[in-house]
Amino acid sequence: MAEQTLPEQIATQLRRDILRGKLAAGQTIKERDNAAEMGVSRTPMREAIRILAKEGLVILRPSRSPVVARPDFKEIADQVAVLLALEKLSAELACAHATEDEIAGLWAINDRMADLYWKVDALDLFEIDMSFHTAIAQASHNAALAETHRAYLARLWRARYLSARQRRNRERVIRQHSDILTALQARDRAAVTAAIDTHLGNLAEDIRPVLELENQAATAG
Amino acid sequence: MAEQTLPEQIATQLRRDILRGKLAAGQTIKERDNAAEMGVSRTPMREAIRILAKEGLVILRPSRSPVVARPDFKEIADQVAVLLALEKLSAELACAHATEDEIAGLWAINDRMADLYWKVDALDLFEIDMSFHTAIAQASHNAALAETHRAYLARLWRARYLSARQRRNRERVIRQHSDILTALQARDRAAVTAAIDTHLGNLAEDIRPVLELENQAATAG
DNA sequence: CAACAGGTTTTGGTATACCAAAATGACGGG
DNA sequence: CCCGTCATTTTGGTATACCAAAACCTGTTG
Repeated sequence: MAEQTLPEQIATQLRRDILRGKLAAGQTIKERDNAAEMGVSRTPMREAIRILAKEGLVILRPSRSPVVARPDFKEIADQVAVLLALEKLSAELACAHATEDEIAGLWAINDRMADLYWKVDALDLFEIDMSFHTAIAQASHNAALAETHRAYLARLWRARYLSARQRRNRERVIRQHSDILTALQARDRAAVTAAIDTHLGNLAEDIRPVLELENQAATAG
Repeated sequence: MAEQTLPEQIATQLRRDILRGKLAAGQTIKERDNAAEMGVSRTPMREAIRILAKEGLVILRPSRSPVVARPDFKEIADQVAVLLALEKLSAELACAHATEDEIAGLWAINDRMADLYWKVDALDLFEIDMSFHTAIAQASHNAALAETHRAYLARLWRARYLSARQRRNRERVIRQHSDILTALQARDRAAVTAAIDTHLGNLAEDIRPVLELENQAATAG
């Protein structure tokens, strides 16, 4: 069974709850209550909350209950800007260091995504998209970079999920991924950077309307 | 009195111990013993260790004592590469968003550093250098970027400290900082990026000899 | 009726006790 | 004399009990 540690399991569970909206933005997470509800004690629950705090999904306040983060658009846009820089660096390094196998793996992911686009749950599709970007970071052969990149993807998880749920424009996403891979395969740093710019440049704007809609509803309620 | 939380105080103490070499690389940190030694219980000690783990100063192993990290050169170089990208992005954004006050503040830090270069302890000087780079990240007005940049500076703390302790070449450091600020003040993104490239390009190579020396001694002993 | 004071309750922070897995060492057999 | 196995011990993981500060509610008073 699950071979990850208990705090990680709890964190995964909470993350999904937040993502799905079961835990609404702004809501407090009382460690006592939540621990009891999940049938664990406060210690691992506490650690799980710290993990999510590190990912930016919850906010820690001194001597107060942690709350589910409700990032505004600027915060998201800022994070996207960093993600963009990290992914461009990843791709540039991947141009130098990626093996042919790794590039083949990336094509496979993209094919799989094209295939399953309309067939699977939005969350599953989203996981595939995530694995595509993670694989690029991995191909940089820079562990620190891959790790930080992963952290940013996690941080932007909710926002990207909200955007991806719309699932418009299959062709655009697949083509943009293909463009990135073509440039990467040609080991063309300038082209790969440009392709990523195009792809993620959309991201912030894709996120904006759905995010603002949600925040509006939340503050009104 | 110290107004930070107990785990943070412990983390600060441990961090200094590691930095100063009181806790040698590769050494285990037994949470029970260390907690007793510092007169606190295991719970906050545990959390402190997680903080340092996040900073990369200690390595967590499942069901094993955490150990003080002993990064090899590639790890450091990889981290420097990310730091470089983050700092270039910071400077580019600072070109667009930094206030005149912030730029003036940066000049003040550089002046102060030039003034105190030979007068203060290596660790203090190092703190000043750190504040210079942190201030640039701050001037980007991108909170996520500043935070991640800070994390990388912390992660590279030990390596940079070992390098900075040599304290060679005051003129080079001060001039390179000045070059960065001049370009920033002119809001010249290309120039500022190039200046940072020059400055931090040295970093990895500066670190290499002292780091390899230390690792050699450790594995031999 | 409003505002403030005091007490009660809620909640995160810390200490400690218990448990299970892994390392270590001793003893016995080959 | 060496290797394997089993008991012991060490150590991190988890649960729980205790504490102090902050929030909240209530009752009284101006």
